[in-house]
Amino acid sequence: MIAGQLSESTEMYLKAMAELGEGEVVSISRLAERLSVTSVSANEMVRRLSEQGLVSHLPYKGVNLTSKGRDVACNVVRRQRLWECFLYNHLKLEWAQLYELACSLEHATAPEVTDALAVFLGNPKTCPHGNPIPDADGCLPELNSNPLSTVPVGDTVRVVSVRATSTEVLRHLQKLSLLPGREVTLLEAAPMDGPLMLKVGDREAALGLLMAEFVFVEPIS
Amino acid sequence: MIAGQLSESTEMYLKAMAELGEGEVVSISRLAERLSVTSVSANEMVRRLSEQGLVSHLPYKGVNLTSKGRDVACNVVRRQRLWECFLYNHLKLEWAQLYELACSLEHATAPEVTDALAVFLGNPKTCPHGNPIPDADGCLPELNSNPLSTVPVGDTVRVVSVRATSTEVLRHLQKLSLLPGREVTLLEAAPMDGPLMLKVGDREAALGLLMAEFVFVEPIS
DNA sequence: TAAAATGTTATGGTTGACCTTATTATTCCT
DNA sequence: AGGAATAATAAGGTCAACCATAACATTTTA
Ligand SMILES: [Mn+2]
Ligand SMILES: [Mn+2]
Ligand SMILES: [Mn+2]
Ligand SMILES: [Mn+2]
Repeated sequence: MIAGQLSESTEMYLKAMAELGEGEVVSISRLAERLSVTSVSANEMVRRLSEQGLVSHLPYKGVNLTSKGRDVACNVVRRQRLWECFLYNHLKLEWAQLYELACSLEHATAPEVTDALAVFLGNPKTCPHGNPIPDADGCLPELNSNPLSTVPVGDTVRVVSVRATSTEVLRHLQKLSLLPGREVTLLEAAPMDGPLMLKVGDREAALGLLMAEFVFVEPIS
Repeated sequence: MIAGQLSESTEMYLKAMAELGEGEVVSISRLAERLSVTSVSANEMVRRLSEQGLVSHLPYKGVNLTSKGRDVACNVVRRQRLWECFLYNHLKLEWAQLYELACSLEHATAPEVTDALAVFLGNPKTCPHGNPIPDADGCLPELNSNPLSTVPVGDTVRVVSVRATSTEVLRHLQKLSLLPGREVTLLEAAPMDGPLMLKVGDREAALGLLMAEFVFVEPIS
């Protein structure tokens, strides 16, 4: 952790909130699940965060980043995604591992390093998963993409970004070639929340609904 | 901190021991001072470290890295110095800040990242301060250099490396051009532990004895 | 050899971030 | 409206890493 800064835990809570809901309120239980802590712990932490003015908590409704909290979160996301670019483009590390590897580095990165890294990388606009990189001040631009799980059967769409975080899930998506830029046709949605049958390139693939939530797509222009 | 690894604190204690004495015992008070903790805290921590088999403590004599502890320490030093190379050569960050900036990153660096970074940098042999970078397995090679404070008056020597860690001290050494590769002549050693008068390039410089401990030099071949 | 300096241990405390179990409050749904 | 599900609090605990103050042990040095 960089001197005089927020703790790693604090940064992770704020980042999780930014990743879970863009601006919307997030329930503490979703937060707890995402961070692998009990909901009691998440409640305690949210209290601390709101005492610091980083989040606002409406009991029984959910938590919300304050503008101060959103600034911090965007900054963490920026650091992470810049590191992902470096790890992928220059160190040639495994695509599926990038999130995890960068998730440690992000908390140990001083502002000087962040800025110099952005310059070194040529101020990239997105990370290797297709997610936008917030710029030095403001926050991330909104993309008009939707999860693959919401696409009607028969449509052909293009993968914009992948928002999974677990190396295991990312490895699986990679195996199915569900990578940014790919065209995908939704052939069938099996009943009872069964898997989506997809055509990716010239192969067919079956994708569980939960994983389909992570794959963001846009209509082909 | 990387999953399932030692804490940042543990790594810093081990690194401090490696930096303070190469193989020799180090007194707990020196350790405490270097890490800016009280000697009571350092004693407690040393107990924990020796329970983990990372150091051995001979009461009233000092602490010693075990071979397990030395392995860890070398690895931390390797990570740090590799990051220093990256921050200096690629991100063009300020020389005097490198130690501090890399000191955060070192604890957040997974083995995959360390290895790939070394390859990316072309397996450098030394950091920008002239200190050797341990290789992936073994430890650092011994250099035959001595602190500037031990050089006889009249000698001309070459700076091999600078072992200071504080940005402030490093900035000062940089201002005096006491950088690796530079030739230095010791003109005079003032009495009562007064400063050393040096000729560095075509300028004269006064250097306190304490800072002279950080500047390692070798005879000119 | 005795006093000074240095090193160690004992006690008791703090803080952040976790945990479990149990209870209470609110919201959602039938 | 009432029960189920969900959310929040309360109470008590753990663990790593720090702190201060005080007592005790050893080594150094005069
Ligand atoms: Mn992280
Ligand atoms: Mn990414
Ligand atoms: Mn460090
Ligand atoms: Mn260095």
